[in-house]
Amino acid sequence: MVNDFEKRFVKARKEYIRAQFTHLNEMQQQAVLATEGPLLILAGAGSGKTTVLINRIANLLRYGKGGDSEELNEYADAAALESLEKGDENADFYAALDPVEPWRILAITFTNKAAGELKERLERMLGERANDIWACTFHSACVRILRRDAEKLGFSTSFTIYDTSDTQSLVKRILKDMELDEKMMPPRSVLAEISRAKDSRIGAQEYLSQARASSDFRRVKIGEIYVEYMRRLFAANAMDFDDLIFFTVKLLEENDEVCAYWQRRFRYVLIDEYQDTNHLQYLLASLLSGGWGNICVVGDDDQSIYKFRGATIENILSFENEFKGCRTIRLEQNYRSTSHILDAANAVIRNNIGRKGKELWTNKGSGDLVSVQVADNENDEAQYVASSIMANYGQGANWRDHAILYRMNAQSRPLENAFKRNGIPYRIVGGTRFFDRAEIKDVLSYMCVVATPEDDLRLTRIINNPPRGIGAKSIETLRTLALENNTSMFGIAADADSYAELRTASIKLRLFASMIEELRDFAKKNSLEALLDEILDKSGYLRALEEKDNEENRDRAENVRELKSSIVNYVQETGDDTLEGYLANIALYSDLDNYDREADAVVMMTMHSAKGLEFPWVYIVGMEEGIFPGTRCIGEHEEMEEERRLCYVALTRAEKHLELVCARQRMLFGSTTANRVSRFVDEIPAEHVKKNIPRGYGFSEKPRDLGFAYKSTAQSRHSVAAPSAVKAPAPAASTAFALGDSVRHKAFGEGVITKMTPMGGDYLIEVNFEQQGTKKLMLRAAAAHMEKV
DNA sequence: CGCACCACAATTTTT
DNA sequence: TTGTGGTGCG
Repeated sequence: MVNDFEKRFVKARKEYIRAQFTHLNEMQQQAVLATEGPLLILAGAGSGKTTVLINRIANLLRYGKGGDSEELNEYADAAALESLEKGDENADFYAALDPVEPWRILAITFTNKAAGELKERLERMLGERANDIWACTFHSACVRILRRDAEKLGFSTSFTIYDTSDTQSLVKRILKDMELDEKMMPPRSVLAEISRAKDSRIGAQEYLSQARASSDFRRVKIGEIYVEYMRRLFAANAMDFDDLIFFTVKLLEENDEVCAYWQRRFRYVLIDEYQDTNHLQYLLASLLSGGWGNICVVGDDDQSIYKFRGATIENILSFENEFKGCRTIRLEQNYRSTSHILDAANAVIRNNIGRKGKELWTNKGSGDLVSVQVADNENDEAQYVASSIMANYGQGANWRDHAILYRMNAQSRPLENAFKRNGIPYRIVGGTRFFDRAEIKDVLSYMCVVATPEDDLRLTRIINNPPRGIGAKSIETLRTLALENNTSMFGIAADADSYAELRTASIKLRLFASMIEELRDFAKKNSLEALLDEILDKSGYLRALEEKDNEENRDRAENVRELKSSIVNYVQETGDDTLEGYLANIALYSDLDNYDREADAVVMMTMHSAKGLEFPWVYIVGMEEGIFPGTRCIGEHEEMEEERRLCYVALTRAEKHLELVCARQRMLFGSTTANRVSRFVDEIPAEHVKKNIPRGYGFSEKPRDLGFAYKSTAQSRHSVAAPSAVKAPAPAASTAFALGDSVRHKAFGEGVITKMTPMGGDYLIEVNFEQQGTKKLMLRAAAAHMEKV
């Protein structure tokens, strides 16, 4: 039975600690202070969850469980109580109860970028100590755990990581060797099936036996591929993304002392974006937090948009059942958007059934209406967005305050063209990663082979690149021999003389093998940077690029140089100069990590990539049935709900202005379609919308016969912005503006036309602006925003 | 062996 | 529309 003093002390302590977080709202404070036991934070979009996470960690470091415990510490006497009640300079000391060492905190996020931001904000708030907090992704946490004990799983601690394109090629290779048709067994779906199996913790052998028992031919084949896939990965001392988690779980479950070590270590485990975790990640989380039982997850079921990748909303929905004594806190106040935008988003997501239910609110005021705009075609759409952004820029907005979101990467091209011809700086996030470019993959493959010569996949990529006279035939023979002798292709190549089948190629093979051996020696004694130079030189890769001098190869050489600065950068930032460290880092790197929010440029990306970001102006393009929602989701209830969540995510990116744009007619993948306006637009109540839709194009209305009206796109191409003077073909355009004209541009200010070059029925002009410097513009587009002075 | 040409298919993808 | 992979020729 606690006495009055104890009660009073605990109350004073809790109040004192709470008082340190009054800059947060009531719910946020609760989330920060509920440190002990399982906690589920349902955090709506823009509800300040990162702020909560950071303050929560700060609270843990400063006061430990002081704010959430009935226990007293050893100094709890009358003087301490008085100090707490007054809140004097000693109160901090008395309020602390088991303050946590930073290295006992594990904060898991989904992207490197989110992890980086978390670290940065923690460091700003807590200083040096923040560096010892493990703020990382699931995957990088697993790499760190596995680097210590991979040997217990039979891997070497210098294991490498296969990224998506590596695993694709590996499966393709296996399909070929097993004489299976890629049409019947698309590598993508095979990999998806393997991934699903791993998520359910079904190993290759087990999967195969199950498949055989079910006597489903397709599953048996996939099982055989799975077994072979794992065998080859293991032989190459490599893991794929799922393996990192799969094997970490295995390691922890099968090795009590290892498990105990990590469980003892991590007193507090925090997981962000919990709605995007899969089953395996849930298991890992519960294993790691199993020692102290302090697991805090933050998520939003309405923002779950990666179900197609195995994420399961179940993890959130059943969290309260899985973790007994769990507390749940909802963060529903939104600090990001004005209320028309927020109400629009709320209205759309309300159409989903099977969600926890949550209504965001704001006290920011109503702000602008959501604008809906219909363009004639995809080029008009792009030009409309470009014109609108230029108008904003002309009124003092920054380029970087604008984001354009679309459903798929293929939609970026017309936008890119429009931005180019209007001279608007832009950047595209997503698409092909820098590290996925062929030349980068080549050079990295050299590095991988130097690290692990047994890696047949990477070896195959480079053994005849640049050409060394080792042809497809020799490579096949190598592969067969390696299989027969139960060794790697490198092993055979190094010992090529011993095999009669290789007589013609043996010299070249041994030359290649000894080059790799020399590079391995070199790697042991030199820095990463030096190793890269040595590889480029000794392999002749760079020389081959330079010998055939064309634009493409110059680009490639440039990229290779960029790779070098990436290495220098990595070594500088992490202090790690090891080959395997760098290679792992690269595999876990995404294009989003490249996105620099400071650079003043309009940014375009898919709605998926936009998750977690926010912008004053957001344009969502392609708001059409068949695009968004996509054809594949129409009629599929579950998928439509995921699509709607994606829409919710997209809408809630906007802070002040939100524009939804669609086109009556769109050319995509080479063919033209006429789509109705997206149902999501119709789901927004009229009072939040400023519509500019001609009659006959609403989702609920029948599509109108387009007839000949929109056949001639050339006529209407620039009709949104261009005045009639420039609608005429090129010669007429030259009459409106001429070389040497002084002009005033809506966005760029005053300038002089310094150059005019005819180009495809239009003119490429160069204008020397007083403020912005020289810009290259297409005359037709520019004329709409320019006048002579 | 390397290159040129043609058919083919093509959501979304934090790791 | 673009990128990829397979085939056939020099």
